[in-house]
Amino acid sequence: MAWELNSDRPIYSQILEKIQTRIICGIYQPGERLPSVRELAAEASVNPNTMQRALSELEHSGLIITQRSSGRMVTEDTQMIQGTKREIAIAEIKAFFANMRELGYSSEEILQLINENQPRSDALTQ
Amino acid sequence: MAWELNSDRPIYSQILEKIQTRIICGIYQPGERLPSVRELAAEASVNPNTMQRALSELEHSGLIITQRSSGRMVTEDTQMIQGTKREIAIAEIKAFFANMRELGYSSEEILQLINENQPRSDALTQ
DNA sequence: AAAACTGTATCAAATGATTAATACAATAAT
DNA sequence: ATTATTGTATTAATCATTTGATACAGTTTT
Repeated sequence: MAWELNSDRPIYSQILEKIQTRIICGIYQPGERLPSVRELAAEASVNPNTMQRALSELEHSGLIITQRSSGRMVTEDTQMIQGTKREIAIAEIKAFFANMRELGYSSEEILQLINENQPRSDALTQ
Repeated sequence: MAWELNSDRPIYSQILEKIQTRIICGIYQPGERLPSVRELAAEASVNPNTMQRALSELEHSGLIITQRSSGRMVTEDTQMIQGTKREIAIAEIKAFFANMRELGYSSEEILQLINENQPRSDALTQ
């Protein structure tokens, strides 16, 4: 359980991404209030300071808004959320193909490997 | 230039992967002697101790072999190299799809996004 | 034989991440 | 009004990573 945090990357950075993902995939809805720093820290089994750092860094992106002493809210700007979702997805795709090419695979080989290893994509052919 | 090392992950770990990739994609050929610790450290603009750590950890995988005071060689076991290549590729694919699903994309949507964002894969359809 | 080069080991110092223990001011709940 | 809860700030301690400066015992090279 907990939050599946690795030790091979700064924890605050992993937490940031987790929360970002929860917003993007709708676990935290637009306009909804986030759990408090202390609650989230407890949930993730992490020091409040670490959670605080993750949240305040995430705030720079505009996805969450802080009301000084009444808590944090998810932005109501659904366009921004969807935009961020797409940005991350595209970055993910580019990084994936870059990594695979660096390993020495051609585009065709990559697609073939996907076909062989992705259950539902068996309809794909080059 | 240099080796494009980030500060968001331990450097020795990034170096390890870089060298592994060079072996897998054939920049360092099977049986070929690797540059010395000090040479590699200089090339990566990194402390020799850090490079030493990366190399000795990489050695556990069996991809490189150390001859105590005459240097390091890439293994001649091409099957092992190809096997490692495929293992890494498959892990890469699984991680990619897991990340995309966590963002909220279905398999079909992922494939569509790939089509839209990967230059040479425009022949693909679901 | 001498010099240069191998991997390896060790010690100290600097830095960043993380935890821990508090504290404070502003708001919400009672 | 009082209490509890908010985000935030501060300070110290701990830990892993990284650098730096050496040193040593074997191989090659000359």
